[in-house]
Amino acid sequence: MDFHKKLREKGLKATPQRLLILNIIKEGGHIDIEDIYNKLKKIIPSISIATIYKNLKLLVDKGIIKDVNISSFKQMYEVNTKEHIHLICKKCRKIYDLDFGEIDIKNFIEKKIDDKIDKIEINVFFLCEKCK
Amino acid sequence: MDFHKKLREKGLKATPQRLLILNIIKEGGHIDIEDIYNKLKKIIPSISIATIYKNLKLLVDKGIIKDVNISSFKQMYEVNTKEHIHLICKKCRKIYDLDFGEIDIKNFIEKKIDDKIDKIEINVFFLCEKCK
DNA sequence: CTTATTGCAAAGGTTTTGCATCGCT
DNA sequence: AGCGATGCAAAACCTTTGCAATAAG
Repeated sequence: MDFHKKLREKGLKATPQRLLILNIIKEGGHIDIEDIYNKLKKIIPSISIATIYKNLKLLVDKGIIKDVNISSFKQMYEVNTKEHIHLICKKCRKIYDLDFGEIDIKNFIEKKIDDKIDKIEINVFFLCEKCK
Repeated sequence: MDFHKKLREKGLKATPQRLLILNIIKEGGHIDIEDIYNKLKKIIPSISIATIYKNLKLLVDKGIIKDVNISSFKQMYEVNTKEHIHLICKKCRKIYDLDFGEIDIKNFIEKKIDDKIDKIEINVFFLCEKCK
């Protein structure tokens, strides 16, 4: 995952702030603005929250990251990889990713609605093994 | 859909404000706070936005309404009926509901993850007939 | 060197809170 | 009559904006 290259391909400058934001999101898996800001402040204490807001919006627009919307959670971000399902434990609130490849759900729904799907968001709430 | 009864069953008072909020959400299908406020102001000009915030939170807690989270949309609300899929036209942004009954998707995913699902949110982005 | 990006501070918007009053049951 | 709900105004919180200074390419 060469973020520097990815940014340049989209015509964006690869600033330290941007690269750090991307790495923090990647490490966090699913992370919200506040957590990104707190982690970044430890590395660049002068970082401005405005820089983070601006970058998150820009990175979503350029398709480098995705925003994650799950009811009862704050807005979160994830690095844009393959489409996947979010499995959310209703008890510990940990979020697990499950690849679409493993389950051909997009295809399944396309057949059902007899139309082409552009994008699909699936959030499944369950009780994870640890919490059982 | 007797909202008065539903509220009393949950131990809530059936105030005019509350009943109107519920009816506005029902009519709107999927509606955000701002739109609820504007519609309500025409009926009760003295309505306070705080009342709406308090009620929406309460009604979600009590399971009378559901919050709808779709990326790039504002937080919206809908009356809690059956579980369903949201089909969202990427062009006109109209939201269509599709019953789970019609497509046995919950079952499909439960089999795939070999576990029981509590709740599932599915948002599908497509191009509706009118926009084609 | 040029132009995008950053950090700051202020503005703008949204949501919550506390409290006195009101009204459903 | 009692207690929950409302409306108000202030506070708290969150996000955006404009701009001068900075740094990436």
